[in-house]
Amino acid sequence: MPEFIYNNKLYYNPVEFAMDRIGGTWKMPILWRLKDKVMRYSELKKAIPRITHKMLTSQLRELEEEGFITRKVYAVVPPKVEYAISPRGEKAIGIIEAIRQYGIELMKDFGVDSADTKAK
Amino acid sequence: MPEFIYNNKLYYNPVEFAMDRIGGTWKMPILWRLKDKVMRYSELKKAIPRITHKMLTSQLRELEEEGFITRKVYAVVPPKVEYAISPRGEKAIGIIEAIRQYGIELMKDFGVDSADTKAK
DNA sequence: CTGGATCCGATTTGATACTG
DNA sequence: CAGTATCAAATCGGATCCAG
Repeated sequence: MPEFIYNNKLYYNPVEFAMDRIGGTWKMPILWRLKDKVMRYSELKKAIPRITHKMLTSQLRELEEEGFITRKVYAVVPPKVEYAISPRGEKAIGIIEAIRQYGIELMKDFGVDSADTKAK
Repeated sequence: MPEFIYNNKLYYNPVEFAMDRIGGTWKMPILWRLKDKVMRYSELKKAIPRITHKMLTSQLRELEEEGFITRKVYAVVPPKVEYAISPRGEKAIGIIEAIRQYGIELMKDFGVDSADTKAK
């Protein structure tokens, strides 16, 4: 069993390390949306409607600090800030796609249908 | 963007659904250890030393309730309980392996080495 | 040996107000 | 438009005790 320290935190395996970088409720959805286009803060906010302002901001900060996305500020009024995926972020897209496929299979296995909500 | 309800919780995408099933700090490590062998509670506890009693039991319960593992109780004194991976759990092993590989790549990318701890 | 229950502190998240 | 700060609510996790 590997065991290592990163950023003052003790990790026990690579899975835990990876999930700490791109896991959580919002990071993968954010990266996924930046997959093939640059987006402004407000566009991301609209694209992920239920995320709160605080969570979107904090998750973007963390993704930026760890090099998965880049942040470009335009010196205009009102402010314009564009977020784009970085090479490191692009490497994450593959595993996100894999998890996504697994999730779809799992949903079938559980008999969950994405039409359920609309049906309500 | 798909959107559906499972177990009274609203999900926005398959990734979130999958991570709610097998995510968190301990579920993948548990499934991973049951990959190719049946294990007793105490064996799991030893194999994942830093997990607490409370977390191990609660995570085993959830994995069992959602069909990723099976639980077999022997009517003996003292009690003997064996946990084994189920077909649904076996399907999870593939994605865990993929995440593991990604995690290893990510660690290299970050310059993290599993020898760090031992070096200390 | 296995596991449930309780207490409690720590961490996370949401709502809201404020700023250039 | 984008972002920060603050407070409160909710969730999570660890330690501990009891039980068959």
